[in-house]
Amino acid sequence: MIPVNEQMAVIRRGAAHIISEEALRDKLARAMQTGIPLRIKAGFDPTAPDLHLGHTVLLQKMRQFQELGHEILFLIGDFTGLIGDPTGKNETRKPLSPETLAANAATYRAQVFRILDPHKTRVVFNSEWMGQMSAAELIRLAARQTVARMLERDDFTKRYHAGVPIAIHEFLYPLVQGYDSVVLRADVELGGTDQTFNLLMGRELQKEYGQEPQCVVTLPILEGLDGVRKMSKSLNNYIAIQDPPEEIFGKTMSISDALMWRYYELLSDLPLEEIRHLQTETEAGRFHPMEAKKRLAGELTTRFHDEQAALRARDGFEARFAHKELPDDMEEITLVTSEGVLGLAEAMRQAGLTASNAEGIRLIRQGGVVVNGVKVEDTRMVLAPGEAILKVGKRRCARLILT
RNA sequence: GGAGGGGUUCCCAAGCGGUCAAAGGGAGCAGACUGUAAAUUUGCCGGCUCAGCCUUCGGAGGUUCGAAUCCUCCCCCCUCCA
Repeated sequence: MIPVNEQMAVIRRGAAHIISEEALRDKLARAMQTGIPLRIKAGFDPTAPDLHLGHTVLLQKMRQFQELGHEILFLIGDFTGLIGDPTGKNETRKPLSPETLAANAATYRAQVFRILDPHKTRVVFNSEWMGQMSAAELIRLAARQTVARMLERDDFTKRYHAGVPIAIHEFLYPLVQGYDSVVLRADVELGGTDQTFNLLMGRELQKEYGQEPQCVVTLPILEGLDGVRKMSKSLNNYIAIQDPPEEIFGKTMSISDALMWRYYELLSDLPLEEIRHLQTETEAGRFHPMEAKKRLAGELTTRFHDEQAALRARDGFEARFAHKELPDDMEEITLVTSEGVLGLAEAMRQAGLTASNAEGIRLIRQGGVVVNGVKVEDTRMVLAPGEAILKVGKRRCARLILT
């Protein structure tokens, strides 16, 4: 293990808050003396097995703890997931079946180990202990906190004042999550800043159960591609770690220049000073922002694929968007004409390039459809049997075979 | 149990008998421009056999020539009182 100060420096990078630094330092020092690694806990929702960059902010931090020699407890909240979580904005989630949960958990593992070291990670499910808990025990647990205290949680406060419903069992969430820390005897719990309340609850419950409270390390919430809302699958503003190289590269290129620095800060492995330098140079006009963004896109693509793939993605991106070339591996779709013709709008819809004929017509009207290199002017254009290269907007295209 | 306020197109949010497929904002998409799927700007943004027609405004009925707008019942949410 490296010295406490150096460990602290690693932990501090990118962290939003550490509660508290002194306590963490003490724990680290003790771990060094005794040779017993700290138990680092982080919980994950079992409903979204599609991990994206937002998750990786946390996962990278877990990885760092692993590299510092500590033990990672990767908790899958399958018990809480089983109840179903009606969070604020989203409508009530359907409770997941045990089969679905098991499948999700398997997917999780597969994805998570692209970042974490499987040999240094213990995957645990809170159903292991929560499933055994009796109603009486749950009531005793619930008796340890007050409603007023619960309403202090930012999310609850806002919803309460906005008149948005809060279901009673939502109060159980922080309690169960905190209790998990008790069961796991966690030394540190990691989570997004939106989890602060729940993480602190773990401390309180541990004290109640006569344990030394865990330290809390929160990490910033990553904004999605729109730069406004948090990255999430349901908002469709995410880059999944399983996205193909071109997608990771392209989606990264689509973020705004301003957001790029935020991504650098939270996602890049570059030393902070270098990022600062890159930013200063860019803002001074000595370094091209597009180059800076391509660098970031390349780094992220490399992380989840490899350097070759990243280079290919970059070349493809440049060919396609800078030189406006058509990709060479277009999807080939066979459609059937009726009486020797097929309406263009209809063909686009059938090929899955548009959602409806109306959308197709709209796109033609806006000049966004190109057939065999010629911009289409006529909304009622028809295609004859044969081959047609279709370009719809900047990104959608296909090779149609009409029979 | 009582009183009051709400449920509108992906999200937020106007509308309160015809001029409403429904203001505005966000998200999304397209064109121009460009440094890219940046920024900016213009336009689009329910569906269809598209100068017309059809289906939407929590649900089911009803009044009316005509309803998102009025009435009845039902479902759901919020606040206050008990």
